[in-house]
Amino acid sequence: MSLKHGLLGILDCGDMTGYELDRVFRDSLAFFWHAQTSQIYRELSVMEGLGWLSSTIVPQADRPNKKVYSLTAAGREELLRWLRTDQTADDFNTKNPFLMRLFFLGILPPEEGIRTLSRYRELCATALEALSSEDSIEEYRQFAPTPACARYWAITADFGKKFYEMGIAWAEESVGKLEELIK
Amino acid sequence: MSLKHGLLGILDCGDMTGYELDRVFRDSLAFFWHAQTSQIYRELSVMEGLGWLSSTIVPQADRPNKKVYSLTAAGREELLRWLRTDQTADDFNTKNPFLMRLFFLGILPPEEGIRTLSRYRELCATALEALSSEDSIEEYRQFAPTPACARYWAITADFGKKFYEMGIAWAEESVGKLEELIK
DNA sequence: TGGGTCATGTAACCTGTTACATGATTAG
DNA sequence: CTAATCATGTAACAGGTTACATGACCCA
Repeated sequence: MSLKHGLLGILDCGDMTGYELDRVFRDSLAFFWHAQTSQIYRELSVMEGLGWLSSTIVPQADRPNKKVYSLTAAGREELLRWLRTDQTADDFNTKNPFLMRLFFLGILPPEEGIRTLSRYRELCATALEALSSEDSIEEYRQFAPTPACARYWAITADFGKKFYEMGIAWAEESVGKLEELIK
Repeated sequence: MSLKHGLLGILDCGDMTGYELDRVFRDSLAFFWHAQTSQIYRELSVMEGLGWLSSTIVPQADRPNKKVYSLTAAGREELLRWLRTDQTADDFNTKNPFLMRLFFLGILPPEEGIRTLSRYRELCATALEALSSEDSIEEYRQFAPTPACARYWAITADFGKKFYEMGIAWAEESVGKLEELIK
């Protein structure tokens, strides 16, 4: 149920089109939630059917018309209900395809493991740079409906940074271990 | 496609029943992959249909009969194919429901944020202990088909430990930041 | 003239979750 | 006596992915 609630949360910062919501996910939430464009549009129409959102079509010259969504009272209530619900069980419901593959990589020759971990290191480094030099969450501070919201955005981004730093250190250390075995 | 391949990977260590595969997921892979019992049974029969697995029913006195699955040649080929495939895109396809909720928690009073982060800290501490004092991956070393496999298991577990340690440090720091705002 | 951005979607499919059903044995 | 473990599943649903479709405008 998380994408729907993520969309509610963003719409609480102001009315938006599906296209703009998609950009928010790509630009600033991607490090903890990858959403497909098609899914965003689908969820939005489901949510409108549930009465959580209302929409207005805004005609534009030069560009395709926009369908702007707004939170309804029921939508805001649902957002608050979700935020207040204990989600302990869901919070640790992880699925990490990278670790799943790595777990079995001993079946292949050690060079494969070194390659996989080195590439992971690179990906972490790139992601860390993107999160730090941003474009991303810090710049969105201006859109925060309250200063408290911006504070949580920073805490979330901080998790991302620490996560990538940890990933880099772990990958380097692990590559080291595997290289020793080849010698 | 990861659960199917995870099951292939485990079955490469030896024949097993759905029930035993379920226990392996619960006991030692849970920190990177939570699988439902019902899904495991369903995927196993799909995989048998694909020709990746074969099964034998082993009658037991005193206990319900067992259905023991084995990798077929086609199944092992699929496992190798999957391991050799570049999965860069999938590796960073994250979905973190905890961060999704936290991101919007500024809407609620700060006490809620402190409670949420403190509980997260506790969950990390519990998970870290479980991973360290284990029961889990280290003890499974004996089941590794090759020593290389056990090495990757340890590298994966090390990721888990570092992840939880990072989570604890981050949660403590963040609670500190939020507490300052209340005073 | 070719690729990028703006803008919105549908259809089919795959993956994951929840709730339920059954029934024997064993340990506290 | 009651809860846990052993053991296997089905049905319905929710959530996520992939592939495709359309079409105008703008910049190099």
